[in-house]
Amino acid sequence: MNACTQCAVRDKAICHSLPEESLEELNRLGRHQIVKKGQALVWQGDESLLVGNVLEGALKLSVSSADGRDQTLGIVLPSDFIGRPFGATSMHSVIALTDSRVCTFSRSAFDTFAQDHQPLEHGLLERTLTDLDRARQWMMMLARKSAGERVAIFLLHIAKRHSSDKSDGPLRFELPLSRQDMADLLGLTIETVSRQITRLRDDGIITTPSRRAIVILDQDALEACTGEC
Amino acid sequence: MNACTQCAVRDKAICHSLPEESLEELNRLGRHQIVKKGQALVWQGDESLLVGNVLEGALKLSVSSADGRDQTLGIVLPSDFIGRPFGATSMHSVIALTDSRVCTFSRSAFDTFAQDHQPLEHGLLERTLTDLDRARQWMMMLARKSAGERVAIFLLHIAKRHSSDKSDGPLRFELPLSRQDMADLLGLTIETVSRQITRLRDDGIITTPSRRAIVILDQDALEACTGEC
DNA sequence: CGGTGGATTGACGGTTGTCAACTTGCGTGG
DNA sequence: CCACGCAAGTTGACAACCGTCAATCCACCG
Repeated sequence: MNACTQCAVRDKAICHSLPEESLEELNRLGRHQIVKKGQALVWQGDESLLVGNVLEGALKLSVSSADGRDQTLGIVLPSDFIGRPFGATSMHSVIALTDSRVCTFSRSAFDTFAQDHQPLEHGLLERTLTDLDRARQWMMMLARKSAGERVAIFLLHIAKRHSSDKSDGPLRFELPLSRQDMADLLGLTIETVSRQITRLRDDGIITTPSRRAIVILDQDALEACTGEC
Repeated sequence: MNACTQCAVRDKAICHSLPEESLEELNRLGRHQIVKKGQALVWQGDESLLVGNVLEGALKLSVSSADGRDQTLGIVLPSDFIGRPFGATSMHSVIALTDSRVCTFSRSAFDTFAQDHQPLEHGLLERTLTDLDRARQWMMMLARKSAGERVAIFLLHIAKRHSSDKSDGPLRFELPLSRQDMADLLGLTIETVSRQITRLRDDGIITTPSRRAIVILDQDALEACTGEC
């Protein structure tokens, strides 16, 4: 197994604060795992059996309600933590948006280890606090933003992370999500998402060279579409 | 100052896991504080300066956006924890819905104390994890539920906590929130909230003996209005 | 008894969801 | 290499829901 010291997310995952010898111990508990696009790692409603770190790829936290509609509660990316420690059931599924690699632990083994290693627990606490802040910011968006604002916010959000950040040229990037994924995330329908993208294209704010690609021609105009958020 | 051993939320706040002698030490750091209805304890955007526990009353976490609309992100009640430890800025204000009593600590003193007392940090972690689950559940509601469903869910939610829980008789309780507060919480307008309550009354599912009072006549029917959630 | 603020009701319009048709892109197999 | 088929995305028509604005009602208080 790969040593934690070689880990792709060595400096950013919650393990980063552990001293070398504890890291080796944790390493023996972990297991690297591939999750193919569309596969679920955790199921909504199941007892929480595993936790872990994302090494590569992107996954969504999602719930599906009785009426058949899905809602994505958040997206997790490399160095993010997955799962619900300390013996609760998982309120949501974790599903791969793209082929992903994760480093997983059995929940019970992780719980025990965390209790014995305060730096890890502290790292998890800080991360959970920022996750909570982020979730609440997202709530604000779902509650109060129009469809146009949501799409603009989302595009800028992705642009910040995925663009090949050259100095000024127009930002270009590939969406890691399908229209359906975007709709589930933004609390809209695919038709509404599609219409908003068309509108941005017609207004000359973006272009869409291919299905999944976006070019931002006028970032200021796009930011104006977010409704000062 | 009141000793923590006499505290109203002794068994439920995050301090409950501390041994007696640590509790005394924490006690010396804390300060009991009254917050009048409408007063803010923490301001959105400010550096996080204080944290604490709710002893009595009800407060809301709220953000106001540039366009002047407020959104309530959650409600905190006795034994809940308030504030953002570990040196971040507060993303939201904390405002009293009713006259409240809180037990506050300076954030920096609390941070230091928590680092030295693992049981407290662990309690805070568990609470933050459940807060995160709750926030995500609320997101689902804001994203996908209709106005009627939101009001029904809210009423049942409050009923569970505030009713004088006699065996079967119709549930009766006082709302701790104004219509505006409810609208801010549910991501609606006061008019829409009002109309939904009128509809429930016309359908014989509830009665409203006074402005703030609600009687649930037909709990099954009300649950049917939530859209299986 | 009037005033004030919260709550209700009504009329109306805009935004978004729904349903359906259509187009586009892409991979597969002949 | 082309043709086909399928899934993803786009577009249009329409309706429902909810927000907006305005008028009114009601409880509470001086």
